[in-house]
Amino acid sequence: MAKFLTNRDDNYAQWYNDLVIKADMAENSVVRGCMVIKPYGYAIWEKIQAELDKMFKATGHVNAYFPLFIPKSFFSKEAKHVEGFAKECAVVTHYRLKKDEKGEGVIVDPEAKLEEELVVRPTSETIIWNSYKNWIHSYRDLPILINQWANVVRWEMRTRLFLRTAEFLWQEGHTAHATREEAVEETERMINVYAEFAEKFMALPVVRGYKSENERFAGAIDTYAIEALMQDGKALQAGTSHFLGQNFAKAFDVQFTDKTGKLDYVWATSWGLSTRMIGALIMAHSDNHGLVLPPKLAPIQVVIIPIYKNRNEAEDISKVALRLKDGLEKKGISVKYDDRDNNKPGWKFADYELKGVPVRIAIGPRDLENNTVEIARRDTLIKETIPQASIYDHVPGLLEDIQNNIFNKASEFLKQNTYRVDKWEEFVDIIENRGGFVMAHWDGTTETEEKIKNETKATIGCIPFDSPREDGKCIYTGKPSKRRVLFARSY
RNA sequence: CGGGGUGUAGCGCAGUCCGGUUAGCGCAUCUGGUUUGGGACCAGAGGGUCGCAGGUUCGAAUCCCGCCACCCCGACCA
Repeated sequence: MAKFLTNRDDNYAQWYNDLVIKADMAENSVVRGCMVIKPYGYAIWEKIQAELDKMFKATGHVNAYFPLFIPKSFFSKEAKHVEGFAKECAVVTHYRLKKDEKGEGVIVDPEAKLEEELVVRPTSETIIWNSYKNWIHSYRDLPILINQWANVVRWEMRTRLFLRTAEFLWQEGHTAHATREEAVEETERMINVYAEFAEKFMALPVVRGYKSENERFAGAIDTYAIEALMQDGKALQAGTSHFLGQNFAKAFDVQFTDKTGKLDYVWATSWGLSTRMIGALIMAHSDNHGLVLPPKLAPIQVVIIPIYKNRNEAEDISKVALRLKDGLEKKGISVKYDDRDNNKPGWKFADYELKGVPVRIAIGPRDLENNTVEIARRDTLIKETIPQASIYDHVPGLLEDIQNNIFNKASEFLKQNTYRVDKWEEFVDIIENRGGFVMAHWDGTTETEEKIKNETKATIGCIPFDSPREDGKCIYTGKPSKRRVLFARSY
């Protein structure tokens, strides 16, 4: 047991905070609400980027980059959008500093006030649609399928590393289409891309669904989301895809001539996934020993640790270790050989468990004698001794096995913690005492949703796509309902 | 923005109530040695504007006043 880590069952929130710091993924910056993503955490983000980017390209998207700064006036063009973001925008008002005549430091030069203030993007719909206006004239210019990798700023009051910070990294896709059907199809396609990514690469089972009107993106007609369940029973929204209708096209006057020569407004979507996913990754799989990373996103997939008594032994072991490393790398596996002499093997074992490295190989004098290695998997902590010659065949399968096992474990947890509930008392009991996803009937009104939220802190994560038509009564008001929705307390 | 808490070495803390030698401990760091199959040990060394700014006093980490920062819990959010 990692004694430097808060016990997960004693204090989940503290366990999470400890883990992020101790596994060396990120730290709080001197700038309030902002984080420093350290190399080990950033390496995970790079893996996420690489896989998602491939998936975006495979579905016909291209990358581009739009400015960090958005003229303030752009925000007032789409009424709902303004409402949604106004409260958390950082604003640039000046463009120059000067020496403080009275003191040592610098001050904002009052003479360098911007004519029009610039908003640091909380999301880029407005500035992108302002460009699209110039790019789109005819149906021949459509569709536009653009993604951008960027940072955004939302001035949050309470922040937590990866889960909610004032500045975060994400990708935002912004597409423009000739027809409503095509835009809806795109919205669906991308939520499916996110779901596939979550399940295949993050080993994170998700529920796909619609957001309630109340939880929708500001300015969207419809928002689709994937919801994941964390080990403490709370839900985490892991990615969203929005059907924006013609709202932004109208706000920015983006019209095109269709095949029949008629003018119409362009149909839009946007979709995003952020570094918050790293928080989900941590909270979904990790344990009291530390991180548990799915092999497909682990910066280091295999670590090799030598065990030796003296210099000669160390040299002999190094030869074997480096040979194994080389062989594994030729199979496309990322391997680290840790031959630092300032920590004992036991220390290293614990440290790589804390960092969630999927597979550990230890080589000592006994192994040298028998041509074996000790191989340990992070997910189950099971160790076995195998012949050196067999590791090239063994490790790829083992990594796959670990990836599947982590996913299956999370799936089982999701299944075990999803409840069908028809009585209000039971609803409250589960939300308050057990957590998890509660599938219950809802009368479809924002009013009821708000009341449930106020009484239990549970919100509608989503209305699952696969939630069947079913006559029932609203868990709260008893009014008729056609399908169950997913309730949970949420991050 | 409300409620609570904390600021002392890179990290974690003691000392503060009740002012008084040179501000201490653990971890980490550096040097030397012994070690190495689950977070090693011995010896030595370096490292501090005690959050900031005023005040009281012969004397302030300690008392008084003001400010700042951070953390936790609530209202808002990916």
